[in-house]
Amino acid sequence: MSTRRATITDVAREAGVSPSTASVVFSGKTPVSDSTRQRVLDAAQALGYTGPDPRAASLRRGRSGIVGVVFEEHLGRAFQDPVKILMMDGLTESVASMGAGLLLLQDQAEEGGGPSLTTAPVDAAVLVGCSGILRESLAAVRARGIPVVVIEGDAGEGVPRVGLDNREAQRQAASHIRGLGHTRVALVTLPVRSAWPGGWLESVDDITVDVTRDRLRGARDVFPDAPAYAAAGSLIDEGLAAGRLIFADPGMRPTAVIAQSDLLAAGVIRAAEEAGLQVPQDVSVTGFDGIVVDGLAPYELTTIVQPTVEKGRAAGQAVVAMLRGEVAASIDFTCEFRAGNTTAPPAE
Amino acid sequence: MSTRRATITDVAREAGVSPSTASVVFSGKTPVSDSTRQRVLDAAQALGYTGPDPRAASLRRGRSGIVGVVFEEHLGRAFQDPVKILMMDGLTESVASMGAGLLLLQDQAEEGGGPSLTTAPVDAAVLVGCSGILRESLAAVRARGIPVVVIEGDAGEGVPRVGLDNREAQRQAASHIRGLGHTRVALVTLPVRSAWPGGWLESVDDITVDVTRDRLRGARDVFPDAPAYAAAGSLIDEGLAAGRLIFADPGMRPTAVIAQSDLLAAGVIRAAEEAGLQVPQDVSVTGFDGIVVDGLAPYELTTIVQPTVEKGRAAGQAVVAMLRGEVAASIDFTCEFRAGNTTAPPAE
DNA sequence: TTGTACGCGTTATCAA
DNA sequence: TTGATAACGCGTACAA
Repeated sequence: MSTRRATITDVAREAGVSPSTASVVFSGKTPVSDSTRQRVLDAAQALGYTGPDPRAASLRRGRSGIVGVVFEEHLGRAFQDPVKILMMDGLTESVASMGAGLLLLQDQAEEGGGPSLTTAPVDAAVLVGCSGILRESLAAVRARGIPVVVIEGDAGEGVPRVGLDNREAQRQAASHIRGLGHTRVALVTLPVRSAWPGGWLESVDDITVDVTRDRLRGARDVFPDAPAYAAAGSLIDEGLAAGRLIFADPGMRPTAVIAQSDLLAAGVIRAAEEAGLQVPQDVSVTGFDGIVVDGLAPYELTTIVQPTVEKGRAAGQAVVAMLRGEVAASIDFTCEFRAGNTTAPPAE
Repeated sequence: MSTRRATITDVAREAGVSPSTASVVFSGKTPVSDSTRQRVLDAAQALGYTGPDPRAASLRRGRSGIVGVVFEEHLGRAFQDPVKILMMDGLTESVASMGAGLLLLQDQAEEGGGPSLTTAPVDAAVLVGCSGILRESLAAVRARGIPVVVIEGDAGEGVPRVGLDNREAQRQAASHIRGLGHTRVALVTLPVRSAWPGGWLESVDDITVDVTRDRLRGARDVFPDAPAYAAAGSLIDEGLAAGRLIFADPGMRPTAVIAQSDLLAAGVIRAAEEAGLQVPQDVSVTGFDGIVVDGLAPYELTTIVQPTVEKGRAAGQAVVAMLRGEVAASIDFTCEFRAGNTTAPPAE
């Protein structure tokens, strides 16, 4: 028994053909006579050869069929966010059409951790958000000519972005609230930076997360003085915690709460129920995302519907285009306001 | 301007050293004098060389630093399951310690889709469940000497498994229910096969999903005649739907419901509330998994706590061991019963 | 339809 | 501390 793995050369020799012929049998790029094919296949079988080595093939082709997806946060956290999941869904789909798969990467200091953008054999990369640390590796990757696309973030010059009209959309929801007659409004925002513990927001300048800042601005365009509680994450329980604080003082109660995500809104609704408030009679609540919140029935959130899946799909298509050598432009998606049964005029 | 990308050979020539020396500067495997290192680095800078090509490196090293994770279901579905997410968490962690990352793969027919186990440059593979289609590619991969581990499934001879004592654990929960005095019990199970639309379960023989079958058997060990509704997925809304059916006929109402997942249990609780039933006074509910169900407060589910993260971690460690050439044994984890406030003796 | 020849970019080994 | 050499395993012009 040889200790070495059989290669296509071995198979070719065994079958009595040239390596290139054997190669073609497996790739199917060129017609091969049935008899030759069979000989090659038999030889492969005999030698226990199970097809070309993907590593060698990818070196030769210059393509690995792998697209890296870089998250700023711990992967476990990222996957708790339905919006990111849906986005991944669209991304998976459009990237699969190219025959590629997704490699999970985390934007992190090395610390002996997993593969980085620079060491992984990726054909392209999709950044989900784009905070500080990444910048260096980003330069290296781009220098290598690897296409990069950013979703909801800014990676600087020449990196196509897939974005959202967060500010306008949130302004629209706020206008809806004002149109109903509300004046005492509280805001519940997404985290202002990674590892944010949650708390009342003092200054907009503290915010390093684009999405949070943009949506906050949209709300403040309409309600400049509305107090804002920044949650530690987009979770129902975080919204619940925020809601408890907001509804704690009966004298100060707002008549409407604008949340930056549907999950936060769901938590706020639950807090309102806890406090003996009826939604929407006593307090109106709006969300953001337009996802299906498992278990929220019978409420139908008044919210902003964003095209989550499409965002991922667009990023994938941009990547595919760039791999073809085309130039991909940034693309901005538009949200759509959807009235549900969680908003109403304030009680007199 | 040359249209070609600079290689390490170019850098070496520019720096006046041999390619191997230049290589060592980047890999750090061998000490290099400071002056030489600097010359190489300068040359790299001048040529716009940003480090070794991962594809070539992986061919040479025989390692890509990529571990494939294969799901039986659509990836979007898999990511909706908190148990899988947590498992991925543990897997990511242990695999990162080796400097590897995860490539998302789907157990599917080719259909021009993403990369398969056979075409992706993976060093190892982790199967999450193991149904039919995979088998063929599995053989090819194993023939190539790539380590494979299965979580909650059976991939046949010689493939180490990471499992759970599903049947015993579920039996324990059922015994708890019986110990409280319940006799009219309904079961809500996980899907019995992929693309299962949900419905009452006729025969245990219909079940192709190991987890579902094992847990069902555990419950039936105690309540042999309990009717079982098999949900379409592990979702709160699915539990809600099941609960509505179960509580529909006031005359037939069970006093306890044993659900195969916490999410299903959460839905059942909501259905009970809808039907005007108090939990646990009017109906007891048990779950399975021991995850934190976002928004379920103030309930604390009586449930079976399974070591989700550890399962993933163990799979990763098995993979790491196998890559070192060691033999990894199957490992079975044990669940732990946890009493919450959703079970109580039946009302008289 | 098949074979020849070569390069993809790196790194391990060993000798200097 | 540095350099020469030889793979790693494959795909693809191009010629036959």
